[in-house]
Amino acid sequence: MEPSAAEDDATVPEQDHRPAERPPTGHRRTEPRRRQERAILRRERLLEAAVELLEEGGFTAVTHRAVARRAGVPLAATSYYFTCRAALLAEAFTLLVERELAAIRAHLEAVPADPPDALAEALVQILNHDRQRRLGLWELYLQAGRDPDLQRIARAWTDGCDEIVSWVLHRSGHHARPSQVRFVTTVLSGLWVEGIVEDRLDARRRIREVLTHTLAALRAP
Amino acid sequence: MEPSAAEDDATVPEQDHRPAERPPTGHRRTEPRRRQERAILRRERLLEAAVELLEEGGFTAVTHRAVARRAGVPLAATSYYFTCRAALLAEAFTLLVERELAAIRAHLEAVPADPPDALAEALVQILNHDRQRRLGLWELYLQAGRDPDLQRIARAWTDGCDEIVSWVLHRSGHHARPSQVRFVTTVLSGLWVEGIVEDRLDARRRIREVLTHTLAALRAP
Amino acid sequence: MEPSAAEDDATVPEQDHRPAERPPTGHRRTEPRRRQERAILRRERLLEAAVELLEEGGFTAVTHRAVARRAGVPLAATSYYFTCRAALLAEAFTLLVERELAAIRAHLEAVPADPPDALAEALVQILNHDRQRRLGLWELYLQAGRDPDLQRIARAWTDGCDEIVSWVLHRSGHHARPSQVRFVTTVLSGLWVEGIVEDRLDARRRIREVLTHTLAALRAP
Amino acid sequence: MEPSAAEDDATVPEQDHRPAERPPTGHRRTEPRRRQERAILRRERLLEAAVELLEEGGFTAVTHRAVARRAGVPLAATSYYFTCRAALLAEAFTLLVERELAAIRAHLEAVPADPPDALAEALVQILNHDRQRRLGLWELYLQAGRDPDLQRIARAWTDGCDEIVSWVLHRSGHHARPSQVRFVTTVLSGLWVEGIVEDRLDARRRIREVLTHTLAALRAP
DNA sequence: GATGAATGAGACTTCATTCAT
DNA sequence: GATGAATGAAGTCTCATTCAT
Repeated sequence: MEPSAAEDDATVPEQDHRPAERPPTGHRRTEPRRRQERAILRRERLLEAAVELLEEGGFTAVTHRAVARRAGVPLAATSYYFTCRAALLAEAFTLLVERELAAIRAHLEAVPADPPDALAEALVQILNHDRQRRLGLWELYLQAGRDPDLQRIARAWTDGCDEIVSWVLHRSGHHARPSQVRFVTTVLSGLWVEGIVEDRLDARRRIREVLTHTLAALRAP
Repeated sequence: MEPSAAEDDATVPEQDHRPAERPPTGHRRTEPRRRQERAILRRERLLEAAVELLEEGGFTAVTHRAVARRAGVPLAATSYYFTCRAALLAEAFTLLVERELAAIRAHLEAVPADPPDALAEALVQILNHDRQRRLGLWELYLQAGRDPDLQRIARAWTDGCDEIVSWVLHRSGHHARPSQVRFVTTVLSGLWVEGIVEDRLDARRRIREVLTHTLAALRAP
Repeated sequence: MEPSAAEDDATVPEQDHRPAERPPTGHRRTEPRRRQERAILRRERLLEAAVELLEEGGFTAVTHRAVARRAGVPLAATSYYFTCRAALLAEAFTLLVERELAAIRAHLEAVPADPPDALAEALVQILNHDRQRRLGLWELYLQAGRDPDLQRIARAWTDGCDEIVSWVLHRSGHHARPSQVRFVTTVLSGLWVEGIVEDRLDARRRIREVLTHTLAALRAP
Repeated sequence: MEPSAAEDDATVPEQDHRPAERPPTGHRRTEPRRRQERAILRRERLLEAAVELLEEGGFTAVTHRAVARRAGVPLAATSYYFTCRAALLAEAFTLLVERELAAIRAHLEAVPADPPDALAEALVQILNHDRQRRLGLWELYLQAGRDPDLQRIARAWTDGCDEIVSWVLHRSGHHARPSQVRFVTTVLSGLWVEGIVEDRLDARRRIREVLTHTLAALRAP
């Protein structure tokens, strides 16, 4: 295969066809906006591709080449839209965190606050759902231990979790102090990372047990 | 190529010194052991180098080249002693887990069981100590999520932690059920990974708070 | 690394000479074609180098390094223009087959059809000419026995030979049935491979004898 | 896996056990012979392994490592029993040629001479049988084009074929002249190499057709 | 005699990034 | 603005062969 067959399919047509397709009104104004739109779209597509690859193959799978191919974009575009690989990863991490937090919030909003059992079940589902995505998220999270830029985002993740925990506890009538919120988030982190990595058969039971003890701690004086 | 100069420095001396060290009885029998010893030593040196690099630069820093250079050994030696990079990493992971568990055990054995405050302080120290090493350990731990070979070792890590937790609790008079042990280990995992990655200023206070809540849970009915 | 000096010698001149050659009309349009041309040229040079090496040293001599060095191109260029070594070899095989068939056709067209002796002499020359090139061709031909991609090309070679044989026979007044054409091609294959490999002193006589018997078979009822 | 696990299984026991197992008669004479026997056996085993690998994976698959592993022998033994890879291949070629010729002879001896159709069928079977082995044989045959040592053996192969052809023709009442024998052998070579490489569906029919024409040539004046 | 240890050379391939156009 | 071309650096791994024991 030629080195860049896939990329050509995606890009060359756009370039060559557009001048001819332009509406005869001759609005020059619309052209730049078009371009800008395309640029934004491309950026998003690249980011999306990076996230996908991260989830599928982990940190090392996110290469310029792979991202470009996945996004259907010429190789050099990755360097054009992102200053370097690290920047791309940082944005991907941000996106991943945002999505994850939103997904969790949405999941919990759909669950009634009253029966604690329903909450437990919801958490089990959250913690067990889509192992690949979590792997990617946690891989970047850990990478943040070596990279100050990522660390900022890692903290945003933890803070977001705190916020959600706080809201859930409040909704259930618990007037949780910050340290209690932190405690719960920490427990969840532990559960998460263990669950993702070890992939044990009795994962569900383990989660439930830990949650039971956690709630017991919250009720303690 | 480039490392050829360095490796000679490391190996030739051993070879040259030996004749002088040989006992005058002239037992030829001891000779084969020498070679074998040197080989074992080399293997260990390579492993050590891999562990160091892992701690310093993370997963991707453990390359054949880097390991060989660090160990003062020709490049091809890495492939001679370890069938592939993955095998090297797996052994490094095992070593890291063993050491870490041993270090924690040693640390805790030196702490009196009675005053819970002393225990808390010990944990703070364990969790805060040698951030680099932990980063390496947890990076491999997470990598186990994608690699079944590593997963086995990851579980050994968690199981080892369970064992230590169980012993500590028992020593303190807690008759902890397995699920409680698991709970504590999970909390510690959460603390660990958060602490390593986020590197917050108030880490010590956070750890103490979480431990307080954890102990409260254990005392709860 | 080492070839970096050589490749500059090969490429920089082209770049530097061009500005002088550019037509004074100053058409920017021509520029992109320049680059593309250079790329095509490079590809051809690489292929040419591969063919040469194949002829000289056989299958195993066609390495990325050797090809790059021979073509006066950086090592990575071989991977840029050909996805893998197999692809390079496949293209080299194709090229070799095409050239060989063309050369044979040209050779035979220059020979009068009438005196059968002239034809025999032409065949002797074809079969004896440029032993190295044939060695490369037949080595790849045989390799096709293990590689389906090459097999396609191997058949093209045989089919091309059939076609030529058919044309020659027709030109000489023989109305050869397909099975007869195949027979002749097979005989030629046998002659070829034997002649190339064994390199006997009486090669010429052997070829003539076999051809005599072959023609006898064609005249048989 | 450790670099030499397989080899140890095969060799260490032999070395260590023998002194204890030696019969008490104390015949020192038998020991050297034992050793020699073992050496011969090993040599054969290595050769056998080389032949197998050649058939399975072709020329490039015959590496010291692969041969040693296949033979269940320490890596260095390959260099100990054969001066170099080329020597090993040369012997393998010889062995392959001998076996092949013997197999063909055996096959043809079992076929009645009279009905020409039976002979044709036998040839079809010979030419179609065990494609892998033939590939290895012909690969070495072609390699002989570049290696004078192998060329000697290649000629032995052709001469052996001549001999067989001569015998078969004679048995069938044909009083074939040498040039006719050579013609037939050449045709067979062509058939062989084409058949092995191209692996076409109508191979059987093609072979039969070519044989028909070949026999026609022999009957011609 | 036999072999584990060792290694320089080199295999193929990928990568991030730059640059001229 | 976008991108094909380009490449130095480095990646993992295999190989034939030597040598000390």
